[in-house]
Order: sequence, then C-alpha cells, then structure tokens
Amino acid sequence: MLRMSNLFLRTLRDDPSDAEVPSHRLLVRASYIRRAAPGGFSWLPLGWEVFRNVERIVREEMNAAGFQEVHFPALLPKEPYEATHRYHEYGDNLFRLTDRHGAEFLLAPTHEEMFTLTVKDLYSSYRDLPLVIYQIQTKFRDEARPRAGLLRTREFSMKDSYSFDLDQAGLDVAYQAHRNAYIKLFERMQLPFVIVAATSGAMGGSASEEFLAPLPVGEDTFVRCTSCDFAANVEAVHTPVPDAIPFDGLPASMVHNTPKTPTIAKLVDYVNGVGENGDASLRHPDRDWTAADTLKNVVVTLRHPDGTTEPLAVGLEGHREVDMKRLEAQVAPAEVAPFDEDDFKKYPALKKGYIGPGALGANKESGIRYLLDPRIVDGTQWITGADQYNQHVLHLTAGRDFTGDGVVEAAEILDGDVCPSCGSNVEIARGIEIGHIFQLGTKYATALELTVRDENDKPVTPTMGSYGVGVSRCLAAVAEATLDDNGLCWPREISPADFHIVSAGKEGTPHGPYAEELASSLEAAGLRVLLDDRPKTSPGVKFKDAELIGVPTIVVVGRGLNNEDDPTIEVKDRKTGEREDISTSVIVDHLIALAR
RNA sequence: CGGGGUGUAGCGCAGCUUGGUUAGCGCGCCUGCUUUGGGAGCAGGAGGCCGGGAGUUCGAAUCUCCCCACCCCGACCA
Repeated sequence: MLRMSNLFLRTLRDDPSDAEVPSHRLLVRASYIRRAAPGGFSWLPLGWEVFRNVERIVREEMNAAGFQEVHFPALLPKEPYEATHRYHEYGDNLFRLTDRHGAEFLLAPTHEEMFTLTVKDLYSSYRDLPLVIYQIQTKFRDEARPRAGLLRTREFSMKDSYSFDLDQAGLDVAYQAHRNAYIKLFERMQLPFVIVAATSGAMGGSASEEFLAPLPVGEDTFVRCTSCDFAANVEAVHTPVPDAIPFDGLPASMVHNTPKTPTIAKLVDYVNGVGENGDASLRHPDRDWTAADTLKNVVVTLRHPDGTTEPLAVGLEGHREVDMKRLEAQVAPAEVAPFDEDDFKKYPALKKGYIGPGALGANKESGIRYLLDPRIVDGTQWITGADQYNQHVLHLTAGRDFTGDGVVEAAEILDGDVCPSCGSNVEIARGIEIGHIFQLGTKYATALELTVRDENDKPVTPTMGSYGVGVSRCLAAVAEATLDDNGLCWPREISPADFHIVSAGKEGTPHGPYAEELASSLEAAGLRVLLDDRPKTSPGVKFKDAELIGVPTIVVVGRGLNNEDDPTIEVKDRKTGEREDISTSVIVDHLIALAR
C-alpha cells in the first residue's frame, strides 16, 4: 500500500518554469520524475510504478506473441559497430567513451549488431529459425536537443526486438506478428495511434511503418484524411494526378514586363494590378490571381554518395514550398543541398527570381534536369519566369509550351489537399513516434557474416527485422493523451494504483480507521491502493493532490460516513468527474467491480 | 549548429534600467495555538557563493567580457 503520509514525493503548486509541454509539467508537479541531467530524468516512486506498468504491458504482449526476452549490455565495444559502419555513420548522436586501456566503447543507441552476433554465436542451422528475441533496455543517444520532458531524452528505455528468418515470407510473418502485438499493447495502454508508412533512413532495408500517437506536442508531422482512415508520413503521400486539359481554345502564352517581381508575392500583386507599379491589364477576367496560378521553379544541388554533385530543378505550384524530406525520399540515396550564389554564377542561364521552364531541362540551355510536380498536367496554364530579369510569361501551358524531364513528389503537403485514398481532404497533424517496425533485410547479417546451413548444407543469410517501442516515451504519450486541467489521468492498468483513498475526517473521528480498513480490504482482493492518511492536512489539499496524481478512481471517506442510518463513501471517477455515494454495506464489492 | 528567451532559497517570482542598508515576496519546510469537504488562520523560525569565471569600481545580484545550463522555434533525429 502506498501511503501519502510517508510516500517519497512533494507535489508542487506551481508549474516548473523549465517545463512547457503539459505531460512534462504535470509529471514533475505530481512528483513522478525529476530532471537529473540534460536529457535525463530520475524516477520517483509514483513514476517508477507507472514505468513498470507500461513496461509490463509491453513485456506481456511480446511474450504472448511468442518472443523471448534477453538482455544485453548498454556498454559495448566499438568493433561490431565498425563492421556495419555505424560507429561513424551514427555521427554525433553516438555516445563514445574510452576505457583505462585506451579501448573504445559506446553506449548503445540500438542493438542490431549485438543481437546478430549472438545469433551467429549460438545458431548455425535453418532448423533453428525462425527466431524472435527482444529486450527492454536503456538506450543512449546524444540528442542535439532533448526536449519535452520524457518525450526526447538522451537516456531512455526502449523495447527492441529482432527477427531472424530464412526468407521474405518468414520475415513477413514476423513483421505482421509485431504489428499485431503493437496494436494490442497500445490499445491496452489506451493510447490512440495511427500507423504510417515510413522511410527507413539510416537503418537500411525496405518495409517500415511508424506508430504515431496523434498529439500536438509530437515532433513528427504526418498527413491524415479528415474523412477516411488514411494516414501517412509526408514522404509517403502520393499526389493524385488530375486529368489533362485539352489545348483547344487555351490562350497563347505571352511574355510581359514584370519589373521588381523576384518573389511570388510580388509577382501575384503585380499581375493583379496591386501596388504602385502593378499592371491592371494582366488581371484575370473573373477573379484575382493567386500564388497557386504561378509555377515556381526551385533549383537545388544533389549530392550523390560518390561525392559528385548535380543541379536539379523542381517545378511546382507557387504557393507550395519544396519539402526537403519528400524530395530526399525521391532522390535517395542522394542528399539535397540548397543552390547558393556560387552555383548561380556557374549557370548564367538561370535568372534568379525569373527562372522558367524555358531554361530548364536536360536538353535546354542550362542542361539542368527539370522535374515537375504531378499536378502540372498537360493543359494547365501558368504564370512563370521568362528567364529574363523583370519578365514573366502568362498562360504558359504544360505539354504545349513546355515539358519536364519527369515527375517528382517534392511539393509540401498542405491542409486541404486531396486525399489519395478517398478523394476527400487531408490535414497535417503532429504525432509522437511510439513504435517503429522495420524489415531490415540482410544488411546486418551480411556485414557481420551471419549465415545458417539450409537443407542442402548451403550457407544462407537470414533476413532480419527490427522493431522498437519507446517505453518511457509511451508513458509520456499516455500522460499527454489523458491529462486535463486538474492533472494526470491514468488508465487503470498504467496507474500507480487502482484507488486513491482520501481520508477526509478530522483527527479522532472514525474516518481514519475506516479508510485504513477499506484500503486493507481492497488490497486483500488484489487491488492497489494509494491511501492519503496524512494527518493535519486539509481536505482541500488532499483533493487537489488526488486530481493531480491522477489515479482513475478517487474514494473519499468523508462526511457521508456520518449518516447514522446508511453511512456512505464517495466514489469519484477522475476522468469524468462523476461522483456517487455508495453505501458502506456494498462499497468493497462496488470498488472491486469497478477495477475489474 | 542558427535564431529568440531565461538563470536570484526546494518551487514560482520581484529587485537589475539609474551600482550603495542586513537581497525581498508567495508557496513549501520547522515550532506553537486555532482550523478540517476543495491548495486554512495567527505568531515565531530556518533556509541564498544572486548559474560560473574574469574584469571595471571605494563598493557589483545590478555595468563589461567569456563560459555553462535550461526553455522555445528551426536544422538534425532507429
């Protein structure tokens, strides 16, 4: 039984000044955690209870799926990570250290190498596979910017599992098993989530999905449909291609002087006749021109893995920016860098601020490869640069007046864009990444020379998957998803207790002893109780603390106990705020039923 | 790493512009009395290297320079 009279905690009346995110504020105020280091937190008794509950849910669902728990050191030698090149690829995010003999070590950010090596150590036959092993371990990453309390720390708890299979079909089974287990465990945590297709980044491999808890404090943006259940990472959204428009009757393109219009905003004002030197004769007959009527041409530098660079032009609607993540996903493994002043000097055909399709394309003057947004279909007409300073061209028509060298999904997604799944509208939302599942393939097995013998005694390289759930981050996400103005509000399975019993009588009245007795009865039934037995503490303080701490059911032993004919106990639901007076004759059974 | 903000008691803050009593207030903490259903009242008390260092000055929380930490935005981020 947890007793407020001696529990190691001190609740705070004011918000800590260094906490902005609600879950961080309340976890500190309610005395679950304390900041101990940049990006590191100490767990106090209530926090540790909650942490272990989250951990237990994860563990139970992993075990239920038939996966086996193991445990590796966090302190590892660098050699395995050199074999996979991750010792350097991980860059500054890797904590490196040196022992007294000068040997180099690292604090593991994730454990693919060690799991692979251990399987290599123990197993050598196809008969041993498939295999899934997992651990719940502290991970270390030297994050550039820890933030938001437990949401991004430099030391954190993660469940990571690894699957080993002989072929893709086996990997698919392991992948699906994790996907299903994750769905179950997040549902048990009552954590809302969406599953979005993701790019696998530095992990290598192919199929990859992220579990995101859709919350505004999340760091990941994703796209979701406002009417159907479509959800995806911005990199994975495909723009529906509009129908082409017949050229018949479309006005001819015409070059106009448009002085001092190097930006889209100034250009739109100019052709709308706005401002001192606007040209009203260019106005649209029926409406104002908007940025969406302009064709913006953005030039970037592609940096290929072999070190060579290449310019690339992207044509897109003028009201959209180039989304670097989307573009990089399209041109991978090349990286994208901005096109700087020196680059412009090398390409005199590019008139900065007035770049148009006339100069762009592999066989045009600049020779720069020119890719178009999928919305730029044949027959669409654009206001765009005329490749001369202070000149733009109107009614330039795709397919008739210009073509690109291809299509690229690089434009940012905007609220209201067409849903690729149902044709309705999408919105941009934020989410906390709480889980991630990857099909790694043979990258690690190959690098570390893991093979097993097949039925013909031929060596085969197993194909792997890796699957992570951030345990401490999930805790914060649950807090974030459930809290309200009064404090935390835990789901029962995660809560530090089933019941928070407030003894609200004066000293010397029967309330104290009754609360003790009720707490014991509940404990005897296997339920967890937090008893506020503090003497000389006013009821108001106890009520406020109970709300702040967030146990799902608050039980008040108070004035109802004074009813001589039928004494009652108040039972309050933390989430809904609903109160009920329950007769002492049935209170124990009533509470047991609530908790089951 | 770039931009912005903040560091004063366990927590929240004032004081700094214009240098000058013993650095102040609320919460929390300790003692006593009263109080006990929504963060009680009165009285008394403890608790500070004013983030760190160097300077300017007769004198620095206050002015100058450097450093560190934290928060927010961006970049980055299995």
